[in-house]
Amino acid sequence: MQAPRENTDSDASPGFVSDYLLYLLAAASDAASAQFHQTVRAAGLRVPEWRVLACLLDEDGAMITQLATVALAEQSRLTRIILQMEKRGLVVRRGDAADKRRVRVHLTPQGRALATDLVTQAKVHEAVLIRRLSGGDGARLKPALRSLLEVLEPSMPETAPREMHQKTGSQVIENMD
Amino acid sequence: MQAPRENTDSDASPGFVSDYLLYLLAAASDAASAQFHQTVRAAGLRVPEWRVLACLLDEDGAMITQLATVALAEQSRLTRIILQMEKRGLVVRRGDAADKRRVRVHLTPQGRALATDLVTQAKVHEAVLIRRLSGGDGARLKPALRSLLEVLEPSMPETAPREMHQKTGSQVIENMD
DNA sequence: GATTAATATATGAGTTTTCATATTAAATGA
DNA sequence: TCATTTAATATGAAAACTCATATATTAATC
Repeated sequence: MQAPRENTDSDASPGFVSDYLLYLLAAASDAASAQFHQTVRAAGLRVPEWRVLACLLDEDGAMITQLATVALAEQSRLTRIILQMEKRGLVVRRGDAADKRRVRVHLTPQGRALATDLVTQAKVHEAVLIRRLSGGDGARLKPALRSLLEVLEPSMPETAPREMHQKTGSQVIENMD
Repeated sequence: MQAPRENTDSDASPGFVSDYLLYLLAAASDAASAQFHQTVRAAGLRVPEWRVLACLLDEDGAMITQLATVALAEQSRLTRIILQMEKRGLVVRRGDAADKRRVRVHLTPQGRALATDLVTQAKVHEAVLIRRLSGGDGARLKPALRSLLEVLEPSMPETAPREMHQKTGSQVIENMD
């Protein structure tokens, strides 16, 4: 509360938000996804449904919980989404013999065809997008994002962190409320 | 349909999704935001409400539509969110004298105090996060994201594209459905 | 091996969010 | 100026989403 600039209109001073990492991430994700998500919608799918299909193409028979993680959706939502997808004939749910709590989700031929088609389109879209980025940014972006995810993720047991007996790992980011 | 690898369990082949730019963006945004958004929740705010406050600190008296854009939320949602925030005493809505369709949103002292506090925390959180990124990734990320946004955004009339009379501008990204 | 804890999925219920459209006001243009 | 189009916000109703918790099953502990 110092300079009472009235800021009547057409100011657009840089400000905090437009340079805030979390905003840049969200805005970039939103804007980039909006493009391809139109294609997804046109195929009659909602975004998490598309993610599920892509996921299952990578790993058929995934469990609901895994799919929820990758599709960035909550478990109860995923449960309902999978039920809907089953009704539409895109996937089938099968109980896991070894662990009867689990539900394994498999692509139907129809689901696989749709998934394959969309993944192909996604790859093209991605290539075009990256090509349009000036200079090295296209090349830099993915590694930087992976680096960020590594720092943030609860470090999946894949490439397991052997020999780490003192509980130093997975310390919570300090400075948070 | 060639190698019928049964992929029974514990495979985790790299796959498409985990290297797909749009997934990396969404996952990184989600993971990074999750951290700070806990603080936001603890302050009794939902995410778009926090964005509105931050926004208004940058530009008090913004219109609903502007806020919707920056808060990455739809207009009708923003309308309702602003109404709720007004009830809570965080903002006030004032009609624009010049254009009576517009609603100008202003911070109350209470809203400003909360916004200021959260922005301070956000800056700290951001700094910590960037510092934790290995090597140059911390420095590379923001420019790369800005570059991406530039490519994607409908190029705001700021730094306006004068002399563009043939309708070549704003061509849609090709290769999309 | 009975008891307790943890995991995986499902579901009821309330809240949010979206979609289409209404409403009001300004801009355009004939 | 009057009609037409565009812009800004609001709103009803349907769909989607979240939260807490139920249920079923496996793992752990004693």
